Amino acid sequence: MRDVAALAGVSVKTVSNVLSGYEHVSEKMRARVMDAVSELGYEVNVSARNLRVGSTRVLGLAVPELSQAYFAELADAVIRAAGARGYTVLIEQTLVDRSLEITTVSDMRRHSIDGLIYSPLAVHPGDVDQLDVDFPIVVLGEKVVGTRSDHVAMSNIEAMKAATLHVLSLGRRRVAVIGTQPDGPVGTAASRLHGYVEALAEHDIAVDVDLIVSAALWHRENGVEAMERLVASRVPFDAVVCFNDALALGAMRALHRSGLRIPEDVAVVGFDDIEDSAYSTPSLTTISPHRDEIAQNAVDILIERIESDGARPAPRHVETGYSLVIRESSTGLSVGQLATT
Amino acid sequence: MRDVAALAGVSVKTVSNVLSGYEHVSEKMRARVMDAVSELGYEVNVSARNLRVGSTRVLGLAVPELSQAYFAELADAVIRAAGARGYTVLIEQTLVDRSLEITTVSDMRRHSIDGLIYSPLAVHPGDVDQLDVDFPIVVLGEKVVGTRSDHVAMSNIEAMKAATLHVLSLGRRRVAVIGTQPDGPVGTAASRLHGYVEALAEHDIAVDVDLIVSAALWHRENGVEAMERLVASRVPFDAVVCFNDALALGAMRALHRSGLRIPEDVAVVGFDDIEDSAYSTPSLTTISPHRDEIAQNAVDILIERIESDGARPAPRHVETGYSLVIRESSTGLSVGQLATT
DNA sequence: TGTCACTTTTACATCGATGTAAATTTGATG
DNA sequence: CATCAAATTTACATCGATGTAAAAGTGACA
Repeated sequence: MRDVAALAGVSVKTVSNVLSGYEHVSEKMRARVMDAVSELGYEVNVSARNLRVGSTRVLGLAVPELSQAYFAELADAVIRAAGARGYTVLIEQTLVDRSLEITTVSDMRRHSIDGLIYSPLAVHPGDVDQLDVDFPIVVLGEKVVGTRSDHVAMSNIEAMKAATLHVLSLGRRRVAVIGTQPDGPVGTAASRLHGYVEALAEHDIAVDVDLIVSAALWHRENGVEAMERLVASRVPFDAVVCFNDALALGAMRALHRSGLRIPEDVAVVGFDDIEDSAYSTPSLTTISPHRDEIAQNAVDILIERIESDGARPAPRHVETGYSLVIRESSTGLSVGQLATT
Repeated sequence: MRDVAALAGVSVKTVSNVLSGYEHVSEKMRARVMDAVSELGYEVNVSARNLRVGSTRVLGLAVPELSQAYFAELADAVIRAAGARGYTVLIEQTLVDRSLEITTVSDMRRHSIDGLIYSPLAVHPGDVDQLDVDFPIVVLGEKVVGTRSDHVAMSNIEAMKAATLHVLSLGRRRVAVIGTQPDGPVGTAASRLHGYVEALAEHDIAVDVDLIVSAALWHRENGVEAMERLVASRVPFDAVVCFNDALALGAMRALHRSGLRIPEDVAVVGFDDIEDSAYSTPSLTTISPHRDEIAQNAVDILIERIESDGARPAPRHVETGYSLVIRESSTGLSVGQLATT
């Protein structure tokens, strides 16, 4: 910047004023400075600016794994929303080391980010203190009890209830569910199970524990394995609702290999509406969380908190919408329904 | 840091020495400083350090869209590889605005990153100058002619040839191909087409232009649309090789809806080995680029160049491996082959 | 021409950490 | 106990930008 100032024959502060759009700068001065800037190919040193102004315009995003389609699509949406507000996004994967999810989150504060959007896989009660820091954080998904962080999520209970009611409305009565945590009800899995149970209750159907199948992780392979267990158990069932689409796609794979027809023998419903689900065979009925809405809200709230600068507004909790996307896996092949979304 | 120094009763430089692991610091001093650090909950200001040392330990990653599984999985691998070397990753999506891919890349230099890994969708000859900057960049995928950047890629020609030879070895003779660019042969698409042509030549089969189907983008919907066009054209074919898995999955979807059986009527082969492909029905035969190898090489080369600091080693070109993963879409359902990878 | 109000530019201090080189302490040795 | 080398610690300048406040420039009007 010194060089630019020298070339333009002005002080460095004037150059700074021109570049940061200060209003009281004469036209000829601005032109002269800009010429010098482009002649020297000068670009501001972001680190120095950050040091001086105290912010970096970088948001952190912590997700379990980008290779899971749901998180990849979420990251896509967050990057777009942040970009529209002039922020860039630094991504960290919390599951690079399974046991260190929370540590990773607090480590991120060391990076020069202004705030963090955190999509937890499973936050245990003891972890809450780690989260409750004096740093702007927006938590996505299941509300973490006890934190004062901002929070954006859909109602997992309602959405899962809607998914379950859908198969019940098709006349299915033996509805299995895949995705509970082997080590007890926590977080998202607990809420989704709750929704399932409520739906059954509404139809006066008793919960059959043999139809509740756990899955340690929510990857396709776990869906395959869970469905294989269910089929092997010989417990009769005519529908299955899965806690995410990956599980459902894996389950469909296993059903197919067992010779069971979808949806004739078993209706399948997923959760997340990842892109695959519209193109699988059969295409998958699922719950679509409004990802763009989630991302937009998270980014807006985070930036608002960052820029509120000192003022400490009360934590906000935003509930986003969802919709039930009905496809072939529950109602059968119907030409023309491919693009239903 | 000043406060920490005051509390510990030492100079700020001593604190700095302790924190940056300078070797000549006495044990009692180190302990005293660390106590003060934890008592005050002090954390270094990364911007200030960046300004002083001139680097940020952040790598940029520019990909078209994270919502495409291939790029999400690539990003995952890059983040892991970078993390292992103590770097974090800032991700930018080049297709947020289609026409501005290259601009986005040069914009990234404004962010405080030490280097950039760039996975271009399509670089046109005129864009080369923009890329040829005095800044560490590693380009992934098809080599961009004329740049002096480092470069990591598999041989698209060989890999596509292997994919095509595979269906030819199964006795198929009318092999269609999906994915050429409507506006002429460029980049990756050109190389893959080249591989296809070479394979046919090796079996003395003439290229039939009616079997070459274009796809503007390589998403599932384009695969559906391309296959619908091919089927509608009534040109006979008994196999199709697609330039990526998303196209192949879309094509399978369209085939299924046309009542054609896979692989009995049409064998399908993809390219990328995204996670879906192992779980689709039928599972998809595809080319697996060694993503971890690509990511590892890209990160290593980039960091090497960043840390070489002044010395300007000759551009490196690394060719990574690939493998043909044979699944049901070419050879039919075979129990126990699910995990073939 | 002088005064005032306003615009434009400048000089200087500062953000927080670290490199340099000099000052100080430590301890081994004659 | 004096001396010297090595180990520790310190003071100060510096990275590059921007906020502050004061100085210089401009033009309108009496």
